[in-house]
Amino acid sequence: MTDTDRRSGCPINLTLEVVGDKWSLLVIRDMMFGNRRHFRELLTKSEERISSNILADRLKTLLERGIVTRDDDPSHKQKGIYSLTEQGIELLPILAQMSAWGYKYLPVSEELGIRARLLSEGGPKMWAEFMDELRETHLGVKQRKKAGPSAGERLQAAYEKVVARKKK
Amino acid sequence: MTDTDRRSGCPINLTLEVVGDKWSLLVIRDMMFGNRRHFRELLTKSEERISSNILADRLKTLLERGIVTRDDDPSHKQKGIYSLTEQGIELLPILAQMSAWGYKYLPVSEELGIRARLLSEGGPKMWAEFMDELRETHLGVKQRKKAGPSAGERLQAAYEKVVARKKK
DNA sequence: GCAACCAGTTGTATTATGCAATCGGTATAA
DNA sequence: TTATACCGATTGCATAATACAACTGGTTGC
Repeated sequence: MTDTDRRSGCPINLTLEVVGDKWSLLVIRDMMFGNRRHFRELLTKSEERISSNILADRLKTLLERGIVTRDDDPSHKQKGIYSLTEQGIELLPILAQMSAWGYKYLPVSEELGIRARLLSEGGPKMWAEFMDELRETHLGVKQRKKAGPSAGERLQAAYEKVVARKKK
Repeated sequence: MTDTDRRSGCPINLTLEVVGDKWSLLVIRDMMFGNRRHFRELLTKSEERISSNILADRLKTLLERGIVTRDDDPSHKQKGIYSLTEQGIELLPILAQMSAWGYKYLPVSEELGIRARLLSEGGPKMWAEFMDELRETHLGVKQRKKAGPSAGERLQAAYEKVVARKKK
């Protein structure tokens, strides 16, 4: 984002200029909720079938804007590991609110809706817990271990339960 | 949105397909925080100078998707009054979170940042109060009158105070 | 009657996105 | 060693979204 294409100094507008395109927030969603960290994972394991050129471009832009970082994967010379930055992690409340709104008003599929429901019911407290978990996996910040399954684990377990039930 | 261009049943994706373009949320922002209700107001009184054809298209789309409604203005045969629906009003938490994130991480202008700060500090309680106020102005739902200035009035007063100070 | 205002529309240029094929390089297993 | 699958992209081309300026037909107030 240069000064020339900045439309205004409004915080909502500025946020939209960073993540307001059709794909950025979906890539971030997959990194957060699906723990996709490699190019190939983001490319093939998302519901929406993003094109490789779009994904490459979005990752580059998100890198430039400080939403994600990229490190070499020691296990494979070509692989890179993408991580969310603190700023990227703090996009979670936006995604959570979008998720809640979509769940309430749009034809959400059952298996993808369950996460939206849990996240909405959990509220800001659960979001904070999940963000702490993301700080651990993406930033390497050690957290105090809490009792029971983590927020991410609870979301994942609920999702898998619905998938298993629907399969029958 | 037809079935064919629906990318997935994910609530975040579905929400993005409704308001995930470059302009929709800015139009909704102006209706909420700037009380812009007519085409001409939305066209000329926004910071970002939307084009008239884009605005016309966005309003049409938002109408179709049930985010806004349009009524004739009794004071002028050509004027229409656009109002937010309940679904539109409930986009406020998304805007509030975007506002908070932008305020924290992007070069927000002082006069536009003050609203972001108040909205963020006010939290979900203030958002609920503001949404009630929007229900009154946009849906005609009578609310119990509370003591002191309303949430919208407080935001507006803070904004005007900064503008007045910067003018000197 | 006329200027200012009103909600859009039209035409055209530019930019973003979408899709399929492909690239040079890397790991893996026979 | 060679074949195969995988890896992160890149290229070329088609279509869709956005941007900008000019304009339309109608309304309002003086």
